[in-house]
Amino acid sequence: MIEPRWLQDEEKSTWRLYISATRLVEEALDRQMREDAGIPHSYYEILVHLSSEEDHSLRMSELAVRTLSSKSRLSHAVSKLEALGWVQRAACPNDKRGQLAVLTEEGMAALVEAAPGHVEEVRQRLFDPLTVEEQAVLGRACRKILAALGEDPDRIAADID
Amino acid sequence: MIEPRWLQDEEKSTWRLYISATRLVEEALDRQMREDAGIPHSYYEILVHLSSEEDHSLRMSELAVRTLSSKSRLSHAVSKLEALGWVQRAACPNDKRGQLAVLTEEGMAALVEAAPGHVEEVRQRLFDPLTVEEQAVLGRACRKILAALGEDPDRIAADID
DNA sequence: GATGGGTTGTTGAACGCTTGACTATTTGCC
DNA sequence: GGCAAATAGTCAAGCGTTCAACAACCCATC
Repeated sequence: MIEPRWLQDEEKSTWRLYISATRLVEEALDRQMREDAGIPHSYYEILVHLSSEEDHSLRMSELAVRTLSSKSRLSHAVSKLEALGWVQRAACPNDKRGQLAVLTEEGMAALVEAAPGHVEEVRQRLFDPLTVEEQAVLGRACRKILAALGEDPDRIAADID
Repeated sequence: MIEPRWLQDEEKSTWRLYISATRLVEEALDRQMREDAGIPHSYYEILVHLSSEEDHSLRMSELAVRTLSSKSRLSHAVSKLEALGWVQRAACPNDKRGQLAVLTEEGMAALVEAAPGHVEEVRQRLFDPLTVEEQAVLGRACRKILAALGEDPDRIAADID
Protein backbone atom coordinates (compact mmCIF):
# COMPACT_ATOMS: atom_id res chain seq x y z
CA MET A 1 0.00 0.00 0.00
CA ILE A 2 1.62 3.22 -1.17
CA GLU A 3 0.79 6.22 0.93
CA PRO A 4 -0.35 9.04 -1.34
CA ARG A 5 1.67 12.22 -1.07
CA TRP A 6 -0.88 15.02 -0.88
CA LEU A 7 -0.18 18.43 -2.29
CA GLN A 8 0.74 21.22 0.12
CA ASP A 9 -1.33 24.42 0.03
CA GLU A 10 1.47 26.19 -1.74
CA GLU A 11 1.61 23.46 -4.34
CA LYS A 12 -2.15 23.45 -4.81
CA SER A 13 -2.07 27.12 -5.67
CA THR A 14 0.86 26.69 -8.00
CA TRP A 15 -0.86 23.78 -9.67
CA ARG A 16 -4.08 25.71 -10.24
CA LEU A 17 -2.16 28.70 -11.56
CA TYR A 18 -0.11 26.48 -13.84
CA ILE A 19 -2.98 24.56 -15.33
CA SER A 20 -5.05 27.70 -15.86
CA ALA A 21 -2.25 29.75 -17.37
CA THR A 22 -1.00 27.06 -19.73
CA ARG A 23 -4.48 26.23 -20.94
CA LEU A 24 -5.44 29.83 -21.55
CA VAL A 25 -2.19 30.54 -23.37
CA GLU A 26 -2.67 27.55 -25.63
CA GLU A 27 -6.26 28.52 -26.20
CA ALA A 28 -5.26 32.06 -27.15
CA LEU A 29 -2.65 30.76 -29.58
CA ASP A 30 -5.11 28.41 -31.18
CA ARG A 31 -7.82 31.02 -31.49
CA GLN A 32 -5.42 33.51 -33.06
CA MET A 33 -4.22 30.98 -35.63
CA ARG A 34 -7.73 29.86 -36.53
CA GLU A 35 -8.85 33.42 -37.07
CA ASP A 36 -5.69 34.42 -38.89
CA ALA A 37 -5.01 31.39 -41.07
CA GLY A 38 -8.08 29.22 -40.66
CA ILE A 39 -6.16 26.29 -39.21
CA PRO A 40 -5.46 25.05 -35.67
CA HIS A 41 -2.19 26.01 -34.09
CA SER A 42 -1.06 22.40 -34.25
CA TYR A 43 -1.42 22.45 -38.04
CA TYR A 44 0.65 25.61 -38.22
CA GLU A 45 3.41 23.77 -36.43
CA ILE A 46 3.42 21.14 -39.13
CA LEU A 47 4.05 23.83 -41.72
CA VAL A 48 6.81 25.31 -39.57
CA HIS A 49 8.61 22.01 -39.25
CA LEU A 50 8.39 21.34 -42.97
CA SER A 51 9.61 24.83 -43.81
CA SER A 52 12.72 24.40 -41.73
CA GLU A 53 13.87 21.46 -43.84
CA GLU A 54 16.06 22.17 -46.84
CA ASP A 55 13.74 20.46 -49.29
CA HIS A 56 10.64 21.48 -47.38
CA SER A 57 9.71 17.87 -46.79
CA LEU A 58 9.83 15.25 -44.07
CA ARG A 59 8.79 11.67 -43.66
CA MET A 60 5.47 11.26 -41.95
CA SER A 61 6.97 9.33 -39.07
CA GLU A 62 9.70 11.89 -38.47
CA LEU A 63 7.19 14.71 -38.68
CA ALA A 64 5.03 12.92 -36.15
CA VAL A 65 7.92 12.71 -33.69
CA ARG A 66 8.81 16.37 -34.08
CA THR A 67 5.26 17.59 -33.67
CA LEU A 68 4.64 15.26 -30.73
CA SER A 69 1.75 13.77 -32.69
CA SER A 70 0.48 10.27 -33.05
CA LYS A 71 0.73 8.84 -36.55
CA SER A 72 -3.01 8.85 -36.86
CA ARG A 73 -3.33 12.45 -35.83
CA LEU A 74 -0.65 13.52 -38.25
CA SER A 75 -2.18 11.53 -41.06
CA HIS A 76 -5.53 13.24 -40.58
CA ALA A 77 -3.89 16.63 -40.25
CA VAL A 78 -1.84 16.23 -43.42
CA SER A 79 -4.98 15.18 -45.26
CA LYS A 80 -6.61 18.44 -44.27
CA LEU A 81 -3.55 20.47 -45.24
CA GLU A 82 -3.45 18.58 -48.52
CA ALA A 83 -7.06 19.54 -49.18
CA LEU A 84 -6.04 23.16 -48.65
CA GLY A 85 -3.23 22.71 -51.16
CA TRP A 86 -0.61 23.61 -48.58
CA VAL A 87 1.02 20.20 -48.33
CA GLN A 88 1.43 17.34 -50.77
CA ARG A 89 2.17 13.71 -50.17
CA ALA A 90 4.91 12.03 -52.15
CA ALA A 91 6.34 8.53 -52.23
CA CYS A 92 9.49 7.97 -50.23
CA PRO A 93 12.41 7.05 -52.56
CA ASN A 94 14.23 4.54 -50.34
CA ASP A 95 11.37 3.02 -48.44
CA LYS A 96 8.20 2.04 -50.21
CA ARG A 97 6.31 2.03 -46.94
CA GLY A 98 7.16 5.67 -46.40
CA GLN A 99 5.37 8.83 -47.36
CA LEU A 100 6.84 12.29 -47.58
CA ALA A 101 4.90 15.36 -46.61
CA VAL A 102 6.00 18.22 -48.85
CA LEU A 103 5.25 21.89 -48.24
CA THR A 104 3.86 23.53 -51.40
CA GLU A 105 4.44 27.09 -52.59
CA GLU A 106 0.97 27.98 -51.39
CA GLY A 107 1.70 26.41 -48.02
CA MET A 108 4.90 28.42 -47.70
CA ALA A 109 3.03 31.59 -48.61
CA ALA A 110 0.38 30.86 -46.01
CA LEU A 111 3.08 30.27 -43.41
CA VAL A 112 4.84 33.54 -44.22
CA GLU A 113 1.58 35.38 -43.92
CA ALA A 114 0.61 33.79 -40.61
CA ALA A 115 3.98 34.01 -38.89
CA PRO A 116 4.00 37.65 -37.71
CA GLY A 117 0.62 37.38 -36.03
CA HIS A 118 1.67 34.17 -34.36
CA VAL A 119 4.92 35.66 -33.08
CA GLU A 120 3.10 38.68 -31.74
CA GLU A 121 0.66 36.44 -29.90
CA VAL A 122 3.45 34.38 -28.33
CA ARG A 123 5.15 37.55 -27.15
CA GLN A 124 2.04 39.10 -25.73
CA ARG A 125 0.84 36.01 -23.94
CA LEU A 126 4.06 34.44 -22.72
CA PHE A 127 7.14 36.64 -22.86
CA ASP A 128 6.00 40.21 -22.32
CA PRO A 129 4.44 39.53 -18.91
CA LEU A 130 7.71 38.01 -17.63
CA THR A 131 11.10 39.42 -16.72
CA VAL A 132 14.12 38.11 -18.60
CA GLU A 133 15.13 36.20 -15.53
CA GLU A 134 11.72 34.58 -15.18
CA GLN A 135 11.88 33.61 -18.82
CA ALA A 136 15.20 31.91 -18.19
CA VAL A 137 13.89 30.01 -15.18
CA LEU A 138 10.82 28.99 -17.14
CA GLY A 139 13.02 27.59 -19.89
CA ARG A 140 15.11 25.66 -17.42
CA ALA A 141 12.05 24.34 -15.64
CA CYS A 142 10.57 23.10 -18.91
CA ARG A 143 13.84 21.34 -19.69
CA LYS A 144 13.67 19.48 -16.41
CA ILE A 145 10.03 18.59 -16.85
CA LEU A 146 10.68 17.27 -20.34
CA ALA A 147 13.66 15.27 -19.15
CA ALA A 148 11.52 13.69 -16.45
CA LEU A 149 9.03 12.73 -19.15
CA GLY A 150 11.75 10.94 -21.06
CA GLU A 151 12.09 13.57 -23.77
CA ASP A 152 15.37 15.10 -24.88
CA PRO A 153 15.19 18.84 -24.14
CA ASP A 154 18.15 19.60 -26.41
CA ARG A 155 16.45 18.07 -29.42
CA ILE A 156 13.28 19.99 -28.74
CA ALA A 157 15.04 23.29 -28.11
CA ALA A 158 17.12 22.88 -31.27
CA ASP A 159 14.20 22.27 -33.64
CA ILE A 160 14.09 25.40 -35.72
CA ASP A 161 11.02 27.60 -35.53
CA MET B 1 2.18 49.04 -40.85
CA ILE B 2 3.25 47.38 -37.64
CA GLU B 3 6.70 45.88 -37.72
CA PRO B 4 6.54 42.31 -36.41
CA ARG B 5 8.79 41.65 -33.45
CA TRP B 6 10.50 38.36 -34.23
CA LEU B 7 11.51 35.95 -31.54
CA GLN B 8 15.16 35.84 -30.50
CA ASP B 9 16.96 32.50 -30.64
CA GLU B 10 16.79 32.26 -26.88
CA GLU B 11 13.08 32.90 -26.95
CA LYS B 12 12.52 30.41 -29.74
CA SER B 13 14.09 27.69 -27.63
CA THR B 14 12.12 28.70 -24.57
CA TRP B 15 8.93 28.74 -26.59
CA ARG B 16 9.50 25.27 -28.00
CA LEU B 17 10.38 23.92 -24.57
CA TYR B 18 7.34 25.56 -23.04
CA ILE B 19 4.84 24.34 -25.58
CA SER B 20 6.23 20.80 -25.54
CA ALA B 21 6.44 20.51 -21.79
CA THR B 22 3.01 21.93 -21.07
CA ARG B 23 1.36 19.76 -23.70
CA LEU B 24 3.02 16.59 -22.54
CA VAL B 25 2.21 17.29 -18.91
CA GLU B 26 -1.44 17.88 -19.74
CA GLU B 27 -1.47 14.79 -21.90
CA ALA B 28 0.02 12.70 -19.09
CA LEU B 29 -2.55 13.99 -16.64
CA ASP B 30 -5.39 13.26 -18.98
CA ARG B 31 -4.16 9.79 -19.80
CA GLN B 32 -3.75 8.94 -16.14
CA MET B 33 -7.26 10.11 -15.30
CA ARG B 34 -8.84 8.25 -18.19
CA GLU B 35 -7.13 5.04 -17.21
CA ASP B 36 -7.79 5.50 -13.53
CA ALA B 37 -11.33 6.84 -13.49
CA GLY B 38 -12.50 6.54 -17.07
CA ILE B 39 -13.07 10.27 -17.50
CA PRO B 40 -11.03 13.14 -18.97
CA HIS B 41 -9.00 15.24 -16.60
CA SER B 42 -11.32 18.19 -17.28
CA TYR B 43 -14.28 16.18 -15.97
CA TYR B 44 -12.36 15.33 -12.84
CA GLU B 45 -11.91 19.02 -12.22
CA ILE B 46 -15.66 19.47 -12.26
CA LEU B 47 -15.98 16.92 -9.49
CA VAL B 48 -13.23 18.66 -7.54
CA HIS B 49 -14.92 22.02 -7.74
CA LEU B 50 -18.26 20.58 -6.66
CA SER B 51 -16.69 18.69 -3.77
CA SER B 52 -15.14 21.85 -2.40
CA GLU B 53 -18.54 23.46 -1.92
CA GLU B 54 -20.31 22.94 1.38
CA ASP B 55 -23.43 21.50 -0.20
CA HIS B 56 -21.50 19.80 -2.99
CA SER B 57 -23.32 21.85 -5.60
CA LEU B 58 -22.83 24.87 -7.83
CA ARG B 59 -24.79 26.70 -10.44
CA MET B 60 -23.90 25.73 -13.94
CA SER B 61 -22.74 29.21 -14.84
CA GLU B 62 -20.55 29.55 -11.76
CA LEU B 63 -19.10 26.11 -12.38
CA ALA B 64 -18.33 27.11 -15.94
CA VAL B 65 -16.38 30.15 -14.80
CA ARG B 66 -14.36 28.17 -12.30
CA THR B 67 -13.47 25.41 -14.70
CA LEU B 68 -12.64 27.90 -17.48
CA SER B 69 -15.27 26.16 -19.59
CA SER B 70 -17.82 27.49 -22.01
CA LYS B 71 -21.42 26.92 -20.97
CA SER B 72 -21.88 24.47 -23.78
CA ARG B 73 -18.83 22.46 -22.86
CA LEU B 74 -19.89 22.28 -19.25
CA SER B 75 -23.42 21.29 -20.18
CA HIS B 76 -22.12 18.37 -22.24
CA ALA B 77 -19.69 17.36 -19.54
CA VAL B 78 -22.33 17.40 -16.81
CA SER B 79 -24.60 15.29 -19.02
CA LYS B 80 -21.87 12.68 -19.22
CA LEU B 81 -21.23 12.80 -15.50
CA GLU B 82 -24.97 12.55 -14.92
CA ALA B 83 -25.10 9.42 -17.07
CA LEU B 84 -22.39 7.96 -14.84
CA GLY B 85 -24.48 8.81 -11.79
CA TRP B 86 -21.75 11.03 -10.40
CA VAL B 87 -23.58 14.33 -10.74
CA GLN B 88 -27.24 15.28 -10.70
CA ARG B 89 -29.01 18.35 -12.01
CA ALA B 90 -31.43 20.18 -9.77
CA ALA B 91 -33.58 23.24 -10.21
CA CYS B 92 -32.22 26.46 -8.78
CA PRO B 93 -34.44 27.76 -5.95
CA ASN B 94 -34.12 31.51 -6.58
CA ASP B 95 -33.76 31.62 -10.32
CA LYS B 96 -35.96 29.47 -12.50
CA ARG B 97 -33.51 29.84 -15.35
CA GLY B 98 -30.78 28.28 -13.28
CA GLN B 99 -29.65 24.71 -12.86
CA LEU B 100 -27.58 23.30 -10.05
CA ALA B 101 -25.02 20.60 -10.60
CA VAL B 102 -24.93 18.40 -7.50
CA LEU B 103 -22.22 15.89 -6.68
CA THR B 104 -23.75 12.52 -5.75
CA GLU B 105 -22.47 10.03 -3.20
CA GLU B 106 -21.17 7.88 -6.03
CA GLY B 107 -19.46 10.90 -7.56
CA MET B 108 -17.78 11.71 -4.27
CA ALA B 109 -16.66 8.12 -3.93
CA ALA B 110 -15.21 8.17 -7.44
CA LEU B 111 -13.39 11.39 -6.64
CA VAL B 112 -11.91 10.00 -3.44
CA GLU B 113 -10.72 6.96 -5.31
CA ALA B 114 -9.17 8.92 -8.15
CA ALA B 115 -7.51 11.64 -6.12
CA PRO B 116 -4.35 9.88 -4.92
CA GLY B 117 -3.38 8.79 -8.41
CA HIS B 118 -3.99 12.25 -9.71
CA VAL B 119 -1.92 13.87 -7.00
CA GLU B 120 0.90 11.45 -7.60
CA GLU B 121 0.85 12.25 -11.30
CA VAL B 122 0.95 15.99 -10.69
CA ARG B 123 3.90 15.54 -8.38
CA GLN B 124 5.83 13.31 -10.71
CA ARG B 125 5.28 15.40 -13.81
CA LEU B 126 5.44 18.92 -12.47
CA PHE B 127 6.84 19.32 -8.97
CA ASP B 128 9.38 16.60 -8.46
CA PRO B 129 11.57 17.65 -11.40
CA LEU B 130 11.82 21.21 -10.02
CA THR B 131 13.56 22.80 -7.06
CA VAL B 132 11.42 24.62 -4.53
CA GLU B 133 12.72 27.90 -5.89
CA GLU B 134 11.84 27.00 -9.43
CA GLN B 135 8.37 26.04 -8.28
CA ALA B 136 7.99 29.46 -6.70
CA VAL B 137 9.15 31.27 -9.84
CA LEU B 138 6.82 29.13 -11.93
CA GLY B 139 3.90 30.09 -9.73
CA ARG B 140 4.77 33.78 -9.96
CA ALA B 141 5.22 33.57 -13.71
CA CYS B 142 1.82 31.95 -14.11
CA ARG B 143 0.27 34.72 -12.03
CA LYS B 144 1.71 37.34 -14.34
CA ILE B 145 0.63 35.47 -17.46
CA LEU B 146 -2.89 35.11 -16.11
CA ALA B 147 -3.03 38.76 -15.17
CA ALA B 148 -1.98 39.70 -18.71
CA LEU B 149 -4.82 37.54 -20.00
CA GLY B 150 -7.28 39.47 -17.89
CA GLU B 151 -7.80 36.74 -15.30
CA ASP B 152 -7.57 37.28 -11.57
CA PRO B 153 -4.69 35.12 -10.28
CA ASP B 154 -5.85 35.38 -6.67
CA ARG B 155 -9.24 33.95 -7.47
CA ILE B 156 -7.69 31.08 -9.37
CA ALA B 157 -5.06 30.34 -6.72
CA ALA B 158 -7.68 30.41 -3.99
CA ASP B 159 -10.09 27.92 -5.53
CA ILE B 160 -9.81 24.92 -3.31
CA ASP B 161 -8.47 21.70 -4.77
C1' DG C 1 14.32 -17.00 -51.14
C1' DA C 2 10.80 -17.92 -47.65
C1' DT C 3 9.05 -16.74 -43.07
C1' DG C 4 7.92 -14.10 -39.17
C1' DG C 5 8.14 -10.01 -36.58
C1' DG C 6 8.64 -5.18 -36.63
C1' DT C 7 7.74 -0.67 -38.97
C1' DT C 8 5.00 2.74 -41.70
C1' DG C 9 1.02 4.86 -42.68
C1' DT C 10 -4.13 4.96 -43.38
C1' DT C 11 -8.91 4.42 -42.16
C1' DG C 12 -13.47 4.48 -39.61
C1' DA C 13 -15.89 4.94 -35.38
C1' DA C 14 -16.39 7.13 -31.13
C1' DC C 15 -15.44 10.99 -28.28
C1' DG C 16 -14.94 15.72 -26.64
C1' DC C 17 -15.14 20.42 -27.85
C1' DT C 18 -16.77 24.73 -30.28
C1' DT C 19 -19.93 27.52 -32.65
C1' DG C 20 -24.24 29.33 -33.29
C1' DA C 21 -29.06 29.03 -32.91
C1' DC C 22 -32.74 28.48 -29.81
C1' DT C 23 -36.02 28.54 -25.53
C1' DA C 24 -37.03 30.21 -21.15
C1' DT C 25 -36.52 33.36 -17.58
C1' DT C 26 -35.04 37.63 -15.33
C1' DT C 27 -33.86 42.45 -15.09
C1' DG C 28 -33.98 47.27 -16.12
C1' DC C 29 -36.27 51.07 -18.03
C1' DC C 30 -40.07 53.90 -19.67
C1' DG D 1 -47.48 47.05 -15.96
C1' DG D 2 -45.19 46.24 -20.27
C1' DC D 3 -41.36 45.54 -23.23
C1' DA D 4 -36.60 45.29 -24.74
C1' DA D 5 -32.20 43.59 -23.43
C1' DA D 6 -29.54 40.54 -20.86
C1' DT D 7 -28.79 36.01 -18.75
C1' DA D 8 -29.07 30.73 -18.18
C1' DG D 9 -28.84 26.63 -20.16
C1' DT D 10 -29.46 23.22 -24.00
C1' DC D 11 -28.93 21.23 -28.49
C1' DA D 12 -27.35 20.02 -33.35
C1' DA D 13 -23.67 20.22 -36.66
C1' DG D 14 -18.93 20.31 -37.71
C1' DC D 15 -14.04 19.80 -36.43
C1' DG D 16 -10.00 17.56 -34.58
C1' DT D 17 -8.32 13.73 -31.83
C1' DT D 18 -7.85 8.99 -30.24
C1' DC D 19 -8.26 4.09 -30.52
C1' DA D 20 -8.26 -0.16 -32.83
C1' DA D 21 -7.85 -2.56 -36.84
C1' DC D 22 -5.66 -3.07 -41.02
C1' DA D 23 -2.65 -3.22 -45.39
C1' DA D 24 1.76 -2.66 -47.23
C1' DC D 25 6.47 -3.08 -46.76
C1' DC D 26 11.29 -3.95 -44.66
C1' DC D 27 14.69 -7.03 -42.95
C1' DA D 28 16.99 -10.57 -40.07
C1' DT D 29 17.27 -15.22 -39.84
C1' DC D 30 17.16 -19.64 -41.33
